Amino acid sequence: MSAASPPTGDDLVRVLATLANPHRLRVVAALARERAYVSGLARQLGISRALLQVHLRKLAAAGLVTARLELSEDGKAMNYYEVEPFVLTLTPAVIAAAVETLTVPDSGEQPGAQE
Amino acid sequence: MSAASPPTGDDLVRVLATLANPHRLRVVAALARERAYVSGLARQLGISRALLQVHLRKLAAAGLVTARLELSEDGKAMNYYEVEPFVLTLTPAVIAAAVETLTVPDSGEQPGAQE
DNA sequence: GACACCTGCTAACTTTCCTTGGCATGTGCA
DNA sequence: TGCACATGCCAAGGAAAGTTAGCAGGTGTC
Repeated sequence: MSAASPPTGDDLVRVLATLANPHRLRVVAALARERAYVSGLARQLGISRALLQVHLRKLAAAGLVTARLELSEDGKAMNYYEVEPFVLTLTPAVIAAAVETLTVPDSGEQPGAQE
Repeated sequence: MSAASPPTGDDLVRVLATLANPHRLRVVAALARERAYVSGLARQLGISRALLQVHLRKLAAAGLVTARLELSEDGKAMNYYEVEPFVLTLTPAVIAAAVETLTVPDSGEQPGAQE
């Protein structure tokens, strides 16, 4: 979802939950400037690799960043992340539309479900 | 923040965290159609009043909805909620700008803080 | 008075998220 | 061989969020 495509309810919740975190916002901001590999980005942000990796995984799961494995000149495997050029506009109307496709947590999973 | 004013980092996190919840999205969607009072809205959404009240409070704290206490014809106190016409556009660039004003959780609170 | 409707609050439980530390893998270079 | 760099994973504790149940108050009507 890199454009202003109307998000489904579940996708919207996932993206919002992913973005609702200072560390992950910093990661997106850093990658918006230029792509980076895990260890370097961890140093740049001043957080541990393990922590960064968890956040990167969530961002990737939400489709906000993508990973690309490359080999550096000296033969080391570098996992470069870059941000996805998403555009998400949030208004009450957009939310009302997305809610139509919200999955009920427990019962079923039919896309056309509503009450 | 009812317009596309550049959000501060902390505000952005707060709004995103508030919106990242199915119940709260449903509340916003319902209030986008028409304003409602607590008990009626709870019935409409099929959730308990206590639960709805918690979510309404969070939405109000984030500035997404507002409350207005009124008296019905038969003299009962009704707390009507209505949605705030917010417009929030999310892109990597917007996030990068917001991150500049992110508060560090522990150390200080200076806006110009960096590492 | 009993009932139905409205409002709010708190305590307590459950679940999820965040974070750290350690361990394992691989590479190239002195 | 040992060090420095890269990658990943898993377990465990602490913190925060979500949810329920129960309590309190108010009004008007039968």
